[in-house]
Amino acid sequence: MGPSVERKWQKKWLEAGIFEPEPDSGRKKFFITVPWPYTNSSLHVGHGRTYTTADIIARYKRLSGYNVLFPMAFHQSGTPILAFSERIRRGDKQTLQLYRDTLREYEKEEDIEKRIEQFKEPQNIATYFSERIVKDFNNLGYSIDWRSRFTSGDLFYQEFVKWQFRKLNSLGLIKNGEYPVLYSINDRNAVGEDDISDGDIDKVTIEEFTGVIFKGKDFSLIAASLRPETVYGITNLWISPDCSYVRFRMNEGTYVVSEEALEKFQYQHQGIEILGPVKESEILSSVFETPLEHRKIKAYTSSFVDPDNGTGVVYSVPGHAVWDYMAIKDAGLKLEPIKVLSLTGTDQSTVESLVKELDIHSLGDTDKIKEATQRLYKLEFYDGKMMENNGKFSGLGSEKARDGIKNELFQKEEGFIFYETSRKAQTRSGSKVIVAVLSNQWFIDYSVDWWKKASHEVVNSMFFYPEFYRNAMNDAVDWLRERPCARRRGIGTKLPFDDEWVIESLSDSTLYPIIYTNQPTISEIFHLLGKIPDEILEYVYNDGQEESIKHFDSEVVQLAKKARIAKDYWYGVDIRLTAAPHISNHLAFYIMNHAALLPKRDNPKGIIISGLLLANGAKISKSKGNAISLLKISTKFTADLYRLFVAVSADISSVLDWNETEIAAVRRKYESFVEYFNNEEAKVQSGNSQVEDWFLSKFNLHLREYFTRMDAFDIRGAYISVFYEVLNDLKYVENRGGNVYSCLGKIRDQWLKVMAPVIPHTCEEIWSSTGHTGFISAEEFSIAQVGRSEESVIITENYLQQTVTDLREIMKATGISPKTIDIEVCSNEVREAAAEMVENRLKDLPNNLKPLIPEFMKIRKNVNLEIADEFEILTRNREYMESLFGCKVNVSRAKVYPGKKNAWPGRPLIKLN
RNA sequence: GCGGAGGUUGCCGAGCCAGGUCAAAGGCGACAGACUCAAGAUCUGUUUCCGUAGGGGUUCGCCGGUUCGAAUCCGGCCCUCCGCACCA
Repeated sequence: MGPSVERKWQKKWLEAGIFEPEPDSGRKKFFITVPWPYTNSSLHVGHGRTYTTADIIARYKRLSGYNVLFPMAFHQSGTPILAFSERIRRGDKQTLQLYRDTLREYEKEEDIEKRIEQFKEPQNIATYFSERIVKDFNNLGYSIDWRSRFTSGDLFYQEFVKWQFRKLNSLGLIKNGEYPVLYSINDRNAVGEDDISDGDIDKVTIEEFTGVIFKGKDFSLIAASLRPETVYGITNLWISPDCSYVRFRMNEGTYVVSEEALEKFQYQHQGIEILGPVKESEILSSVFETPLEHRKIKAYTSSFVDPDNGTGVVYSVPGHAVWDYMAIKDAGLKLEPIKVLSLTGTDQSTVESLVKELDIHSLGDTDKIKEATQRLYKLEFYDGKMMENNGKFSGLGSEKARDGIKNELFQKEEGFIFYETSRKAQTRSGSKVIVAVLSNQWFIDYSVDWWKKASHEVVNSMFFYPEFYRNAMNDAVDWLRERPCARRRGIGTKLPFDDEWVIESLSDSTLYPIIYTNQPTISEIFHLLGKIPDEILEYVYNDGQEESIKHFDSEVVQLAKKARIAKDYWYGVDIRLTAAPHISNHLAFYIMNHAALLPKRDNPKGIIISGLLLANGAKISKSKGNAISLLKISTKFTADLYRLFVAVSADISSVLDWNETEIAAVRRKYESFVEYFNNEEAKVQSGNSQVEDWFLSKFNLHLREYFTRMDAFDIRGAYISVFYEVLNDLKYVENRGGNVYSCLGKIRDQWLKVMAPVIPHTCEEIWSSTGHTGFISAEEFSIAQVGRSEESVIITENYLQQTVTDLREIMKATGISPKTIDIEVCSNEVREAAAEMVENRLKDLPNNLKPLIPEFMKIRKNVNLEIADEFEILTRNREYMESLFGCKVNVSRAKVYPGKKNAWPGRPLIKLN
């Protein structure tokens, strides 16, 4: 069935409002959410998987009799939309191209430039794409209640977020302090991944170096190191031969670093006074003291020193650093390496052994030296132990020693933190990116003990699918530390206690599902009052006392009561469904904010983590051009086919590959399903009541399996049972000469009902064309209503099939094409004897039947005493077998006395002639 | 390195938690047959090896162990993927 049929039903659903539930204390509720999409663009097949899965669950729960709330809203907080808009204003070619391509799907060619023009205003991007997403979602048949739709930028919502932050603050969970960020010098602004050239492909992170001070007579040198635990092994210093070094004052001291480093220093430290250039010879002729030990060392030049990395000064530990070791060799210096770390593991690699192993000859072998450095760094960090020459740090593991030495250096003012980017980076507009330390940064302090404890309790009380994510969730809660929660720019809510700051986009999106329960009412209050006072928010969302809102207008009080009732009925969220990358951020914040701020009863109840969706085996990304939009999905493939594919092709938890062959296979099955109903009126002359009974019994088994699996969120398993297996059974009925349409007639309504959560449009169409008036999407059906399965009927049919399989196997093994087949079913005597032997009463057997024992031992696993009348079954199906093998089949009862080879219960004796 | 997931028969992918009924579901692909002028679709069968009688051998990353019995439980090893963050 095509898109036009789907549109028809979507329209009818919307008009009838069947997905717009009201609180009803007489009915059990089910509340499912998926994180709101970010509205900088349209969504693609990959995004669709989670929303589709959620919709299937929502529809299933409705079928099972729940009052289901499945809402949706839109996210627009943060910087990306601003950044895109800004790039459009600037005429950035790549961005324009991206948006033109996206718009081409939705707009007429002549309207595209008009739209792009509007996108210079960020809000227009958000509004435009939320509209598209609503349409795309409707086109996929999602049973979303749109009445509670809102965005993270809405003013009424900002009132809620401010309330949330005031509460966090009053609990002492908001902190203020310094924080390093990636920063563009030219733009004088913090930069995000989107702003950095290739930032999405090659991530730039902030690395924390330890700046180590080497005191000299006229000035001190500062070297930056990632491995301060090696200071006891320092033999000398390195500077770059072609670099300008600069002298400056900071905190009473006089220091020298490279010109580039000084620029970075100025963004990380206050009160720097530049004194002027220093000659290389001045540095080389000076003597410096190592920190802690105060040994005298000298500085030398070496080509490997990069003025723009760290401070442009490197301290040299040839005993543990390959660069230093090679540099000393290259320079022909007579400096003996000092070993300060030994290894505890089996791998006993050293600088020397690695140089040999990787065949490193000079400083020119950069790649090899990098590899060796990498290996040694990891090895010594995790396996290293400080040797006896490390003062009070002797004997410590290197991780502990690093922290200890770092602190010691800081205390003695021989060191400080110096931030550096993990790689050299520039913004898309080409200006240099460095690390700057911002003061007055706001944090949410997720490290507080009571908070972590409360959060673990929530996690452990929740439902997880797959279950192993519970651990990941607990880990994520443990990992969380202080998180910057506000930025200088971006769309969103201003911090209530410091309006210079905008609440960052993940931090403003933790409690919002609660808004879904009563959005229209709460925003009405906002419109009446122009704000939402805390008393009302407390009353509605946090079990506040009615007393505290009595002073408001009765209209407001009535609304607040209504909002409260809705929230009490619907909240907490029964299932939140999303992809794995959300665990360590959004989901953790979501759980923790609930744990801290809302009553226990309203805590999240369950999380389902959906796997990735690939397109033809590859990760989907817009830049790769393999992102198929949801619009295209609904027009080119149809919603039902996509939904069926999502349901049936992979378990929720595993990777799903959207590829042509698989789609074609699912499509064929889907078409044969529809085909059956199209031909329902067709007549088949002969009926075969045995297969039909069998079919009905099997169908009921499939239904039971369906409900059991769906209740456990095994959507795939459930639909394999009720879709693939029922289709196969129908085919089987056909081959066995049964009347498919009589079978179909008996199961039709039930079959459609269980299929409707996945292919709702198709089912509605068939449902209405077969004389039903209401919507199938509003029908209920449960396991209690499933009919009986006659076990004996199924056993009979299995017996027949086993006999056929045996016949085939014999033919295959012997290569005989028989003219006639004789089948002998077992005699009553043998049957009784077999029953004895199955019970292990061999001795009680009459003597004349004892010769059966050896044969029984051999074939006992094939003996089946459950089959009623084998002779009757085989006789009844003689024609079937004859048509199957194209020869005459004789069925007879075996003689009384055992022969050389005997017929057994469930295993007739077969002879090919 | 730490944490998590996993390695199943040509491919994808169930089974493993609750050991036997597992040569191991389902799909894809391949092969053969039916239908067809033909192709496609559809249907039937085969798809680890051996086998002139429904049987047997060898398989579920590798090596051991527990058990009457292990794809399933335990220990060790090898390998792959994901996360290790402040980014939506």
